[in-house]
Amino acid sequence: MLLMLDLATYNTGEPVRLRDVAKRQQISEKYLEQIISLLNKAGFVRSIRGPQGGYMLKNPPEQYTVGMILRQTEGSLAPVVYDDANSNEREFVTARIWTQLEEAINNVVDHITLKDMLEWQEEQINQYII
Amino acid sequence: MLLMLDLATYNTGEPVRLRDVAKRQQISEKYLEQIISLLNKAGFVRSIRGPQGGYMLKNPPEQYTVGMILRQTEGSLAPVVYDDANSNEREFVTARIWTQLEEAINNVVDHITLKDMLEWQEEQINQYII
DNA sequence: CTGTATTCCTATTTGTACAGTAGGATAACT
DNA sequence: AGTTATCCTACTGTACAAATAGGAATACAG
Repeated sequence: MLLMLDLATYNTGEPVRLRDVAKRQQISEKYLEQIISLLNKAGFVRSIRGPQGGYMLKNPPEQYTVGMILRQTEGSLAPVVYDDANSNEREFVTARIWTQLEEAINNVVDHITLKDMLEWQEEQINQYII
Repeated sequence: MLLMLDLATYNTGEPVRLRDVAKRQQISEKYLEQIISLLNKAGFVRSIRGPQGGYMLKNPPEQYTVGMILRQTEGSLAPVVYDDANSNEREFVTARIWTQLEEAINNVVDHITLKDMLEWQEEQINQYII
């Protein structure tokens, strides 16, 4: 999440190196490699190898929802993965709760875009200027 | 959760033994002991020791929300525990997302009561009669 | 065409929260 | 007194995300 927000923040047309993201977000570069690999395979970013390489968002920030990103990087967003093989009388009632929760969660994350987050970041910075 | 639902289902005025709950819900009795201990300390159930002992709901099922129960048995319901000590510029934006998620989750679980779950259980049983 | 910077790939380790196990102490009913 | 159940606390197992590690592949720059 912080990775994509960082790419959105530095979305100037020039590729962004993971080393720089790692430094800014205080996350290990090696760990970022694994996250971005998922985002790359999902087609969310464009990668450029070699010197002056790095990553860029493929689309403008308003086209990425938090849900899209989290589903790639964290798998399903359900608090409990509902396993149909185990669907029996006993779990029917709890399954209904998990479904409602999943809907509520998706409803939140699918309505927040990277652009929203950029704006929040702006607000926060303005706070300090006062 | 299944434990409280079981107590609600067999809420006849007679105490319910953990051994029976364990058999019905296919959960180890020893594990149930630890869960019910939390619910007991929270004042949700009444315990009766010795032969013919067991547990009973202290209040009628409509007075227990899923949220109340889960908060006792699973701690905070937030997907990420927001640590004020780590609250810095970097995490401000993500914290805002977690807050929205937490609100959405609470809104779901605080509006489902054990009574609702009992009714769902009924519906499910009726399904098979047709 | 060679050196270097960067992404790319895969295997391993670590941390941690939840689930489950274990053994015995305490209380109360018959 | 003996049995049945709760009560208490410590330990073990497990699954998953977070993090680490080492090196292969690619492409730019000189």
